[in-house]
Amino acid sequence: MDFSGMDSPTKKRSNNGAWTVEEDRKLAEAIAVHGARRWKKIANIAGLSRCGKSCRLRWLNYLRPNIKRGNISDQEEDLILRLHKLIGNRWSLIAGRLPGRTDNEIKNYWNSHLRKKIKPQNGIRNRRPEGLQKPNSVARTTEEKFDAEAVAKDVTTGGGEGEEPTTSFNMDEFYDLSMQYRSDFDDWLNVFPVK
DNA sequence: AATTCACCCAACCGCCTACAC
DNA sequence: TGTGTAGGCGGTTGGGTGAAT
Repeated sequence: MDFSGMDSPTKKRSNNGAWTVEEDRKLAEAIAVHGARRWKKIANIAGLSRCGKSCRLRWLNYLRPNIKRGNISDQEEDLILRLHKLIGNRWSLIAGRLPGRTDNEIKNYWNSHLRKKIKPQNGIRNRRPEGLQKPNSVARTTEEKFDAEAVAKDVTTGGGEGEEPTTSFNMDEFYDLSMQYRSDFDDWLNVFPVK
């Protein structure tokens, strides 16, 4: 049975390995034509022996327009620390407040740089605050959104510890990042021109 | 120069939720 | 309403690379 291009329960990590320039180009072309959705279809159209998930990850973490790589500033680091203190390991939410940064990059940065800086308090590490106990991704229910809003306001006002406010906060913006990179799509197409 | 170690980061895994049928 | 599938997320792994010995 051929499990290429789909999620196989027996799939090994080394199935595909690092993406090649050619694979990136095929994926970029397929997304340019069909949009960044229906990833399984994109994988098939592009003729890639990758699963949809893998294509999505590659796009979000590497190929997407306006990706910033490396050189995380002091301000960004401070915001990561502050957000993590309040909402825990919710990398996608944290990434949403850092334009151009991906959840994977922030997660890696945390694990390799910031975790060392944080001393465990009361023997508890990375514990989610009350109201944000759900382990999976963004808050989706009204209640969760309300709690997340309270947390985000806390962050932007310095966490109530006498710190200076950092940024203004807009709840809709916090959740709606869908248009974030749209304006640079044409520039990006020049990197991976459609045939 | 060769080997070992530590770190970084891209990619994969498994779980969960949303959605279509 | 129940079921299957796709998408999204955090956790984890393993290869590459540079520093230390």
